[in-house]
Amino acid sequence: MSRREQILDVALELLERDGVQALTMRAIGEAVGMRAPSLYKHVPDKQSLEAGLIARGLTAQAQVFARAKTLTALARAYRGWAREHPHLYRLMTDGPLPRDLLPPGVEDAAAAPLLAVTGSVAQARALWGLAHGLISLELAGRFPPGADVDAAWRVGIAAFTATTTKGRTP
Amino acid sequence: MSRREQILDVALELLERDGVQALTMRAIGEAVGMRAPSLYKHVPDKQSLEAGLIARGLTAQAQVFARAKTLTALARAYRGWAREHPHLYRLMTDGPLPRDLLPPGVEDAAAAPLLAVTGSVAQARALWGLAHGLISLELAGRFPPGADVDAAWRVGIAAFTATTTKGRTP
DNA sequence: AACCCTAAGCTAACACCGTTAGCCAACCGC
DNA sequence: GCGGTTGGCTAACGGTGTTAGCTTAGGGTT
Repeated sequence: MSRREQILDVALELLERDGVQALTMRAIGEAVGMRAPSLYKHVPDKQSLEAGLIARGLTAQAQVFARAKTLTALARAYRGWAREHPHLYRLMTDGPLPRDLLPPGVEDAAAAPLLAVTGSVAQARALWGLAHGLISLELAGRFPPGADVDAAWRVGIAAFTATTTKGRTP
Repeated sequence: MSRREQILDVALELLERDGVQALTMRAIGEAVGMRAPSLYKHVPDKQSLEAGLIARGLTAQAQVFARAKTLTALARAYRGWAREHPHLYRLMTDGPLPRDLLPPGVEDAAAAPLLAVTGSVAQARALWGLAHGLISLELAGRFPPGADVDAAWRVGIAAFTATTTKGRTP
């Protein structure tokens, strides 16, 4: 295992455990057993390190989402993944995608299941917007305490299933 | 005009013009004509200053959204406001709402039009999720360049109008 | 075997961030 | 006139990402 991958490993662990504000070059260095400046012998800068984490998240998503064959199952999988990896999910979705730092195809791989489960690109994007919006508001603590988030998901998914499967049911 | 409001004024201008990474205590101080530490004579800390900006954003949203009488008009207004104030919108939606630092009622005021235009709280939250998700992905540059974001909005809104206005049309 | 070059660690330091401590001048009420 | 509050200042602290420059170990070539 290359040193870079080892650094990404401990950075991911650090991020998932303690959140994005704990993802510090010095903290990563300590966890990997070196001083912060030495990290720069293996990683050009922090942005590229974060891009590596984002790439891992996208491929992990692609694997999980591919198992969901229906719109409802995919929505459940999407929410579930985000709740299992809240800090990574936020790192992945806050800020623009560093596409030039990502291995090619990884973005499409994560998006493919959405396309498979809806009828068109526009429908896939709208569903993505719904799912991302709901989970993003949930993770950011924007809903009032005690809000019935499940009900919002049910309503949203119902609206989409009514539309996207119309006339396509076998 | 109190000094605090003046500080909020220039902070808001700074944020909307140069983005959140330019919203620095030193930069605010310079723009308002004093050194950064002197700001603390008028504002307890940066978090409260940001809460002031968020409160302004919420009341501005409440005023604009209240004019939208249909679901479609509200969605258009929501997207339009966010695109006119992208940095403020992101400041308002990234991170949890500092409810204890906000004037009471301002959160509800901004949310009320969503409730008025849908049938239930769950529908309002689902629609909010859709709108927030789409604009958030758009502002973060997550859609591929050249993506037809308008089409995604049309599809999403269509899904919701089909559901929420069912049986309620006059 | 002697040499050199590269890889990979280190410390010191820089510029910037939010924030605190402590000082000082101006102004206001008595 | 005088004391206290208000509102500015500088200096500084601990934190961030990052760079410069040094050192040491290891491997390859002659």
